[in-house]
Amino acid sequence: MSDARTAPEPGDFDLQKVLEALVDPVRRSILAQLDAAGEDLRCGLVDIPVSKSTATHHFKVLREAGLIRQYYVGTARMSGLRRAEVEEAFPGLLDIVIPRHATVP
Amino acid sequence: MSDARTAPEPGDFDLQKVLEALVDPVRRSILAQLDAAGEDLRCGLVDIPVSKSTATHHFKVLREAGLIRQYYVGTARMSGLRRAEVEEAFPGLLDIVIPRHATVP
DNA sequence: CCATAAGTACGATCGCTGTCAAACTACGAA
DNA sequence: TTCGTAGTTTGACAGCGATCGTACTTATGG
Repeated sequence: MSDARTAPEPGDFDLQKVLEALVDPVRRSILAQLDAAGEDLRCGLVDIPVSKSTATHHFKVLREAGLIRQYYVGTARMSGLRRAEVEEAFPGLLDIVIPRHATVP
Repeated sequence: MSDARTAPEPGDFDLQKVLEALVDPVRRSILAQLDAAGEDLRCGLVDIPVSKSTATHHFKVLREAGLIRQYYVGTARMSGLRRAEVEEAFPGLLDIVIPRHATVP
């Protein structure tokens, strides 16, 4: 289920998995960056202080929780926030969990 | 800080601590039961499948995250959901995280 | 005053998860 | 074809957190 190349099926969110995904600050940072970008990003363009393999792990957790979608473009792995789907399943959650107004001067 | 007998200071919620508190199903169950009760409960009246010492631990985590208040009445330790404060800090979060339509037996 | 009840504190255990390095695969360019 | 880039897989390891039993504290009731 939820193969590396497929986006997760919409609608079947598991609250437990979602919370487990959100509890890690690195993963919330990924979500925040995807959100701020406004478009899908290559993994490599997301700035997180961990190794490549750890990054792969975090993206996998987010994908399996249904929070992001992923697909390949050549050798690049694109990731995008599933904002609408998440918002529908858990209204308000993203606003709580993602630091958006953090206008760092 | 946040002594065993005092309720946590209002307003200073730490998102990380809140999420860590919410990620455990036992703790979400506690919140759900406090919410359903509509009034403060003795620890002993909250039904969770763990030992007394583990229960104490869970209540402590919830209190330090600011999600519940606790105080003594004789030897009984009363706990109550800080619904208003949590709702103000994280609008919608409790509705997402607490199974309310689930008629918990 | 003593016994019981309600929680707390303290170690100890144990599984899970975040982490990394190294080896591997897949694609694109030269 | 060969090389380099992008990401995955696979093990291994370390630390954290959920759990428990036992001992302790404190208040209520007889």
